[in-house]
Amino acid sequence: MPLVLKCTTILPPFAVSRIRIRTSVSRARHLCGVGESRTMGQHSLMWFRKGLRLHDNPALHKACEDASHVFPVFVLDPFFLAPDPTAPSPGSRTAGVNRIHFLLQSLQDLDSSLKSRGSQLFLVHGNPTEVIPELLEKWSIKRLCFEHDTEPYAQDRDKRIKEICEERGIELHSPVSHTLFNPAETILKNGGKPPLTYQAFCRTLGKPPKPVGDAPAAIPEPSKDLMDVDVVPIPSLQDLGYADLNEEFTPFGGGETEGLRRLDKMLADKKWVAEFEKPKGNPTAFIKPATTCLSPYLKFGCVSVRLFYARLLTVYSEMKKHSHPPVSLEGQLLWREFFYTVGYGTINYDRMVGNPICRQIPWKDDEVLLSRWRDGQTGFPWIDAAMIQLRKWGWMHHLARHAVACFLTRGDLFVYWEKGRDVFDRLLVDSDWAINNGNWMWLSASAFFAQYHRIYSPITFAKKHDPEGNYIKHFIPVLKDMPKAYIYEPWTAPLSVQKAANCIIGKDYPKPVVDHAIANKKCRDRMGAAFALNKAAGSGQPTQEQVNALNEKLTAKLDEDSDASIAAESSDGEPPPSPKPKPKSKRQRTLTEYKKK
DNA sequence: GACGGAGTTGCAGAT
DNA sequence: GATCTGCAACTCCGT
Repeated sequence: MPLVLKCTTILPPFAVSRIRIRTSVSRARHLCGVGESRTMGQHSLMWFRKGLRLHDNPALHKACEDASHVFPVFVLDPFFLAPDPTAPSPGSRTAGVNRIHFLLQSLQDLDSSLKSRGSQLFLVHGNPTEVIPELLEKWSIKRLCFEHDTEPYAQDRDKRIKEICEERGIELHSPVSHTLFNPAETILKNGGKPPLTYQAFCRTLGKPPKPVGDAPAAIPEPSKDLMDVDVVPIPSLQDLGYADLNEEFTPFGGGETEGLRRLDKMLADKKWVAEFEKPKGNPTAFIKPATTCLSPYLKFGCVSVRLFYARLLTVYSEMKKHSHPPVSLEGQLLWREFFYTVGYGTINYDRMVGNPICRQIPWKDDEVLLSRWRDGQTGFPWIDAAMIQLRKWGWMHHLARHAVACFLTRGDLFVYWEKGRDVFDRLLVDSDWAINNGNWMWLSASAFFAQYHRIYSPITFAKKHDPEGNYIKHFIPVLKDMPKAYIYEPWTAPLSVQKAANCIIGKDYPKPVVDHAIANKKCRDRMGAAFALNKAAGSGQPTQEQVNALNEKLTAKLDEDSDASIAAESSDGEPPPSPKPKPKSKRQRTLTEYKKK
């Protein structure tokens, strides 16, 4: 009887025809030395989720160990893939089409690699907690293998699967291979709490495990005896219910093969690798981006982080000198580990309320400001160009992410960081739950980072790297003829210049959504008040009522006088407690004294 | 507990 | 062009 895999959600039926599996048992047995006597042996199910690769895949190795038949499976989970027509851009509720496209390409590549080893990828759709148990039964699976996943959704899902395996006596293997280190072990080493500074985190680390090896030469094929099954071919975007895309499309091709090719190419430039320092990167470089661009491949596990790390250290060993963490390439991989660890060990990590490491700040819930930012309509060309690159490519440089995140939150618009996080989470091909949330907390000065006076200018920051404004002109063609003197501040151009450039500000391109100088001052005042409130709450956090009260107070005052300093006006009622002025540091005193002389 | 140094990636102006 | 300094000020951590 054919296996019928129920689709429990709104995923449309695939338009393509189903394919009856026909593979060569004998070829695979020959390749891996599996004899006829083992055909009734152990059946393993290798469940791919992330870790879409054959190299350095300990779960796959375990699935193949002593197995007569291995069933490689990927579940098209509607939670991630069902089209959401109400979303502000094409995609599902949680993922934009660029990321879905990358995933489909990665699955295609995985399937090809499996086929070259006498196997193939089984694609099923539905809720994994319903589909996987059904497959376990249908295929008489004795061993289930999948890579450990620390994200909350995966934790809940996997907990249910583990319970089912225990009930049915199915052997389960779930090794850690998406990260260099096991977050749970790092937290234990740190006394039961995740380290909250990078240095503290690095002190807990030993040597990371080495990759388990290359892809298996052959993989025991799925049992022929149980093959009366219809499977779904790898769908296209259209098959999943998404419209054709006319816009500039992501430059990233998904899959292990492409990821390893990019890794090879990047590591071949040893000088670049050895000298890499993240803060020195150029966020406006788009023809040849200033980073590795390997993040999407790490996010989906097309490239093993352990392989990356090991090969990186090999390059370092061949060079006379190289950069070091936190700014080096090695440092970048360790930042990834840091956020994974904190994300794993922090309750409510992905929100402000109820998150013990997150400052409680009275952000604005302003849908108009949010949509202007999200749609690249702020009137600040650098910010808008970056947001348009994000929408079109599904990627932007790390420092561009900093600039736009700072602009949305503590820099200019004072909108909830969670709103910006959601936009990034949908649109980034490399969106990663732990890293994305961590960086948004960082950039909004909600956690990890406290120097809220350091604000990225939406005008001067990118100008240092790209005075001609080529990045802006590429992503905002309406500004292509704007002279470079005005390209970062087109609203300052005389009308005659705007006319000559065929771009009237307010008509062809929006006026700035805020006056940066005024908005920036307001934001700093608000942050100062919020920090004081958090500090006054001591080791705990201010209650939501306190945050709301502060929010009302700040809003009322700012409405009264947009130019006034909140701190200076706080004479009525109870002013927020202001921190005591600190004495000057030794260096400052010395300089002051020197100048007096 | 006080103090000082350090902290992945600010800006503007001076040297 | 690269580097330093002041700006005004935060938290964490080691001493």
